[in-house]
Amino acid sequence: MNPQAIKVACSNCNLRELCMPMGLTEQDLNRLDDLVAVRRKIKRGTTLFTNGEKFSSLYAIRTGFFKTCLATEDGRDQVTGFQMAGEIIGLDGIVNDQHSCDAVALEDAEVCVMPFDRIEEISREVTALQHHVHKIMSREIVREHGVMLLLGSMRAEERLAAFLLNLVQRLHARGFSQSELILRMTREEIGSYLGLKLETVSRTFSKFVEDGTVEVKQRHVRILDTEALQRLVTNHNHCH
Amino acid sequence: MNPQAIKVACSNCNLRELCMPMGLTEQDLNRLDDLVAVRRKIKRGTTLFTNGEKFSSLYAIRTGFFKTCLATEDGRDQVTGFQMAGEIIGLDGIVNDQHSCDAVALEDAEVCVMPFDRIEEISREVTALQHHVHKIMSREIVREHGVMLLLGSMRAEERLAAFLLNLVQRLHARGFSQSELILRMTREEIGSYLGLKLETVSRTFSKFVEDGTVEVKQRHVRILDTEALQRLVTNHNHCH
DNA sequence: CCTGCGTGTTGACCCAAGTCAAAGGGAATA
DNA sequence: TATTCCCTTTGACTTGGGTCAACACGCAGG
Repeated sequence: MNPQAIKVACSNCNLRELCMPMGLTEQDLNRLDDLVAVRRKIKRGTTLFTNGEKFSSLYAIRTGFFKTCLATEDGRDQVTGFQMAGEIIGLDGIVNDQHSCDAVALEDAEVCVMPFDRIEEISREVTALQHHVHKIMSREIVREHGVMLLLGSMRAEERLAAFLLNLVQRLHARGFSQSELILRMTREEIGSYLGLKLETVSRTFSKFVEDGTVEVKQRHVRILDTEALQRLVTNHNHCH
Repeated sequence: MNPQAIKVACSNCNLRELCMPMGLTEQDLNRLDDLVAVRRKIKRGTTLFTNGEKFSSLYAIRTGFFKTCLATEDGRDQVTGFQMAGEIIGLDGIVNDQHSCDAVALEDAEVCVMPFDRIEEISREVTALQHHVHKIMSREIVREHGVMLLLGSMRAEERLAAFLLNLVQRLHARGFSQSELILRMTREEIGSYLGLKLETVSRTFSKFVEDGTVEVKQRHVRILDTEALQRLVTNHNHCH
């Protein structure tokens, strides 16, 4: 397959506003088109990169859905995040020049491969890109702070509520419904991300259904009462 | 107070190898001396920056010890990290141009103030600095992955063991003992970081003492059996 | 010196979530 | 259409850590 054949300019990508800096000159935009070396398709269930693999590029997700996870020596793994179109993946690899987690496609996906040395090169010239890269990394740090708060201080219901709200919010920003979503991951993967066992995730879903907060049919979820979920997340002073 | 009076060159700072890139030319080193605008002293118990405050600089810790924490609306807070000399603090502020957590000095401290626009400016010229900044941010992301693993899948003993090992390892890299350390934080702050209540932290310390793994006298801790702690952390397949 | 307060320890009890086990449901393949 | 495999749900029981409460320690201030 000829890489050029599937190479498409960032400057007219419909995800531009999600993964590129805003307000660029024509000239800078052209410069940025050199960022993406090539696109790559990832089949569901396969990895984009794995722990220990040499780091060379960041990836912008064009379509599809990923999880990143840390495999522990005893076989289990911790899901560290779920990523969707427009998000950047691979930042963990920069420190040690090798990836420190696995990125697994949860559905067939396509990513834009952005060689990191090229990112560094261009961002020396295009200030907006430089700043954008810094923001993306900082955003990831802040996101993880939020996950730490969730894992460190929330109860099961609060965690699942926060998880669902976060997912719909991100999907909504991509033009999808504010209240309906299809989970691309299993209960076990949700549990791993939230620090819960899959049975607890399942039970908590059932509780939400009982309460009339959500409708669940397998992986299809419809949120009936967003405020109820928000109340769970914010009022984690659960009585006293 | 005249800022110049306390301004000292990075190029002959004894923490250089901790917070600066390595292998620079004489010329680049001079350039880097412009990074630090000024130093700032922080009294124990006061904040370097707080949630919501305008972001303008990163801080390199020269002396002292900090915690960063996320305050929740209901009064409690999640400690997201403990930072010591040579570490960089404030990365959370880049995304939204305002800090998203509090940085509190746990003992009298001094930091080098590095205006972020100046960092960006210089790193456009000095490639080594550019790369260094990226590595620092990536390192923070990877560190947080580790915390997520800890919070998501470890039991109390495993968490405390991992915490102690991480602390001595960092202290050792700074020339302190591999086996002795003084905790700068309360049991409650440790608990907040590890997702445990202070009573559980205290009990777990007591258990380690019973087992002969550590000696604890208030905040002074001596590790007697490093391997035992390591076994706890790695073998979290605790029997089956 | 005593007093008070922040910090730390310990005990008794309880509950949210984990564990183990069984069974149901969908979707893909033969 | 039947078979299989995975995912999911639900029930019964257990347990690690949370909660509440009492008390001990050490330091700072009067």
